[in-house]
Amino acid sequence: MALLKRPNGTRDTLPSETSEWQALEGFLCETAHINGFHEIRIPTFEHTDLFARGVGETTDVVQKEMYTFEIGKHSYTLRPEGTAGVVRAVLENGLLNEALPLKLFYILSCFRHEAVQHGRQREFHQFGVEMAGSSSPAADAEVIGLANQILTEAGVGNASLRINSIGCPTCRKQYSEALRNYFAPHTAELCATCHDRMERNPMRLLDCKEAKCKVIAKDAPSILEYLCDDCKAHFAQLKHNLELLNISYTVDSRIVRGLDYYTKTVFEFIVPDGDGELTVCGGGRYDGLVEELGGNPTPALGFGMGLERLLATLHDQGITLSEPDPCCLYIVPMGEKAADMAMKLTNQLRKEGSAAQTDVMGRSLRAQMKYADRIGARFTMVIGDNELENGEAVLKNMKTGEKITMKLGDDFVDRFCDIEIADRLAAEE
RNA sequence: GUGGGUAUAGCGUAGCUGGUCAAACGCGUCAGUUUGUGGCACUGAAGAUCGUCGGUUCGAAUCCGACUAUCCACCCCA
Repeated sequence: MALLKRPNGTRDTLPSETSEWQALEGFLCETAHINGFHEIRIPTFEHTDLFARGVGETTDVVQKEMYTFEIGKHSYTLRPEGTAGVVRAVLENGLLNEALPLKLFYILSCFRHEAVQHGRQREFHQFGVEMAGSSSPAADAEVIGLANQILTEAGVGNASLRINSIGCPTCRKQYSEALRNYFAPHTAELCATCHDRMERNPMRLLDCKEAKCKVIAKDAPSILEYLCDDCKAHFAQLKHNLELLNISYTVDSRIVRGLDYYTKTVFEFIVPDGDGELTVCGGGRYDGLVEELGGNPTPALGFGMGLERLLATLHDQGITLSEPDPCCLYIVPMGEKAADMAMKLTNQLRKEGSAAQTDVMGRSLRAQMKYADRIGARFTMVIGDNELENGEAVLKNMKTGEKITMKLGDDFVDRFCDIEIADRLAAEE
């Protein structure tokens, strides 16, 4: 029978990798908490309508990348991102009635059916935060500041922040009109996708990678010239706040973001990747989304951070977050009586929280020592007839080769734990 | 979705002008080098229908086609 393989674009996280994920997730939770964000967990799938309305009908994500399935009369979709579901949960559970601003974070997997390649999977993991209730640029700065803190403290030394404002519905409408007017004379030269963009979302015209379109887009008007007074002031204040926080940034008026719900501030953190660059974190303000999903008008903002991309970036820089914890004591029994003793001792050690192991393969002493070395056991101890008779055994430090004679009495476990802790401390220095 | 590259044991590779290839090498795994201490070395073993299906041929890992997977570019995004 042929081996079944995992679906394209998914990944197995192996035992050698999970400790790093655990470390990363722990670090993210802790940093979020320090910043006053609390975790929320939401379903893996939602009603399809939620994403159609929340993410936007015109987006690529909704139009061609969603995992949608029908059960009975209902249509469900695996979440392609976190924000829509979180906002839905906030409204459904009345969280906006609690002290504002509401500050939430999440770690979850997202699903998008798109072409798989480097830095892009069909199931991937995101850390994200959402903050609701504040329309102040101070909130924008706080959210961007959190992303910045995470990247910096994780050790990403080469991330750069780009910000832009895409205005509110009022100024965006005017800007879209201006763009259409600008591109209209060039319609014939534009690529097919851009014709589509003219209709649906003119701001994407700026983002086209076609050489021809790029040339035309180069001199297109900038959104920043079309911002209304309110949006202009908001953006100016955000820049001031970022400077206050000592966060360097560049303004990039071509940042558009692929999800329809953004208003005013949009931003992304970018890291070099081969010849190009990769967005490791993207987000912005979405003042219209809560109302769009049926709540009272409430300003909000957030970001999503791609965890696979973040880990890959760290690895590129030679950073490993955590190594798996090895076995601390491997007990080598010789003979049946010794095996009984080893099993009991191992069990006692484990009850005290010590990662002890012993033979379950019936191996020779030599083979057991090899195995202990292979799994990185820090100590080994041989128990045979002599030891059972004398009530003493030799504890061997596998790294230094140092040997300590230990009494096998009731307090063995306690004494071993002391030695193990001392060894661990010595290793750290 | 469009275009291109790749596809050989758990991993990394060699072989690819078709016939000593019922496939080799390194790492890893297992056993052993005389039942009392691992790393090194040595010996041996297990493990591959050469991605899948079909075609050309007396004969295909080797040539051709389709499919699938994977990588890259575009699109888009975390």
